[in-house]
Amino acid sequence: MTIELRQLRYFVALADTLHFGRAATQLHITQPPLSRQIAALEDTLGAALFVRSSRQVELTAAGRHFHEHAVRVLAALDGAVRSTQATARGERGVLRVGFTMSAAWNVLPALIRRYGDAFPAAEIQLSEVVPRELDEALLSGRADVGIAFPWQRPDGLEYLRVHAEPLWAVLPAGHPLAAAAVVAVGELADEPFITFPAATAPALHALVAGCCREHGFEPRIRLETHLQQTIVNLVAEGLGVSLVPRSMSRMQLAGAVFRPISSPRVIEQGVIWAPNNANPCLARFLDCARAFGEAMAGGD
Amino acid sequence: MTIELRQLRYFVALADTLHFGRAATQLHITQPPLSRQIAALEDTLGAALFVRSSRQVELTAAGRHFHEHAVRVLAALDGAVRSTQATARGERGVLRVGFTMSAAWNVLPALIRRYGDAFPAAEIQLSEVVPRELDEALLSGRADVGIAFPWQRPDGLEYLRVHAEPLWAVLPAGHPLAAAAVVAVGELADEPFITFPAATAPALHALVAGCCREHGFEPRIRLETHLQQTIVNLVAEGLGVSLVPRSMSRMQLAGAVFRPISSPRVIEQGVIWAPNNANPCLARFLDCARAFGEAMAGGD
DNA sequence: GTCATCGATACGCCTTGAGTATCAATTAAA
DNA sequence: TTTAATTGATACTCAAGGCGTATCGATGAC
Repeated sequence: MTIELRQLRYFVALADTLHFGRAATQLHITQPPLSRQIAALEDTLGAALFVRSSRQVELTAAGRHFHEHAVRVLAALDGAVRSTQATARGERGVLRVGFTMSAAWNVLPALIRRYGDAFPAAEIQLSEVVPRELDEALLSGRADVGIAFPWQRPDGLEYLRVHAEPLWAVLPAGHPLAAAAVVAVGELADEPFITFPAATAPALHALVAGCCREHGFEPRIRLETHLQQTIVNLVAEGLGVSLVPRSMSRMQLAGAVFRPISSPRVIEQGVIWAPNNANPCLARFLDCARAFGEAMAGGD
Repeated sequence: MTIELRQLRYFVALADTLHFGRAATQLHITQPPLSRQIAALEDTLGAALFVRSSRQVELTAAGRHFHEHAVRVLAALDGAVRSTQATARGERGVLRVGFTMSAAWNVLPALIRRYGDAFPAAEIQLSEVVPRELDEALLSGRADVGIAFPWQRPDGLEYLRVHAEPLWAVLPAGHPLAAAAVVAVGELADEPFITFPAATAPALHALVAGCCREHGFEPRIRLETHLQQTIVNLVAEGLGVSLVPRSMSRMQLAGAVFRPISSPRVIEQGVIWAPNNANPCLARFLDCARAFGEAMAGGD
């Protein structure tokens, strides 16, 4: 004979009420099956749990001891069921986020905060990767979702735009072109450029380079860094000019001036994932990403 | 639908093997009922626990999570069963021992040590009581067993002799009677006595007084103390004489001399308990007490 | 002494779990 | 490409076991 949960539930009800009739009512059964299950439990344990007289029921020492543990076992199982359901819904678990520093600087903190607030029981594992590694990490399952620019992405990966904004020119404050309301890209042909490295930010690098080529020149690159804040700092020091996402103008750095450009270019950031990834947390994160994207689009 | 332990056991077996056929064999059932029970479990949880293809079975995130907890729940229940059985056998639990200091000085430490060694999982609660309170404590269930002299005990209490030894006289080393191999009790008539208080050691007090009266005198009591070691100390200081259990002679106190007496009196100590006490630890303690009593009788 | 309460027992019904046979899907081998 | 083997799911049947009704026996209360 083996113990069943029914017997534990019946036992706990009886131990709580110490009355077969009332315990049975509480369990939505009649008294005889309760008597039988308790007897079967005692038989399985090989120990008396109750002392019954036809006038009162009380626990034995073994019964008191078993009661403590039975309550804990039932509570543990209940907790396991709840947390498993939460895991299945993606409300808890582990989400591995891969990001490229150049792409994630703007979106990552806000999106992670939103997700973390919505699902505090989910564990987020962030890891910085270079763009070409991101695809492989997502396809192999080493990462669940990436935050990146929409670079040439291989089959088997989905992309969702979360944020988009125009490129603006950033110039030293004393620069002649800073006087104009709009910067004509062609006039930057002779300026030294401070850009993103092609290796770690191919999309942004290609966008800037493409914009220049369209105006008939190849940008003369003096410095490269994948930290956008550093680019602005270097421009403010008078070391060159650059094209950066407009939102960088929030930096309000003395010595750097932001201006829209004559031929608008939009740079976007989004999330990338493998649709066959079964991690339930991914679905919840994508919900957040969609809502975040809509909020950004609406608020822009 | 409610979860049953059968489903947990089946689930753990399947999660361990990741193969319906082998898990079923291991569970001593066939494969179809295993499939059905797992499906029922998933249905109850409202979450998929396995991803099945006809070629391989693997756990989902929720399945891995549930597996951890299911293993713990089953282990907890197993532990609860074992410890409950141990409790029923009296191998663990709480045993409340009441003792009178005058009676327990000799038997208590050895008996408690023997019991504690035999049942290390049992908790022993010692409390000193005066003799008249011991009976009441045992009858009311406030104590499980007492260690005492066999005083007039009320109905409803059982007594088992554990130790018995003769009373010997203890005299100051320079006392004239100390020269004799055996002390005639009648010659102590004029000596000041150091005795046990009648209130806290009625049996011992009555035994000494009765012995004196049989020899035609009432002992002249100079000092009373219920600590037998103190009695010997006071005798060694020359403050009087006393009749004490022979084993006190082990004290080897300079200035005190022990001698057998002309009319031997036996003082015994034993354990007292209420036979309707259902504490399983009591039965094990009484086993120890019996064995201890036989060992003492045999070694004496 | 009678009646009420309460847990145990007897008996019948029916739910449900297990076994057999088989299907459907996938993969390996010919 | 076809065939065979493996594996989990499903259909059907049987039987064990859980539950409900009726009743018993013991214990207290009035």
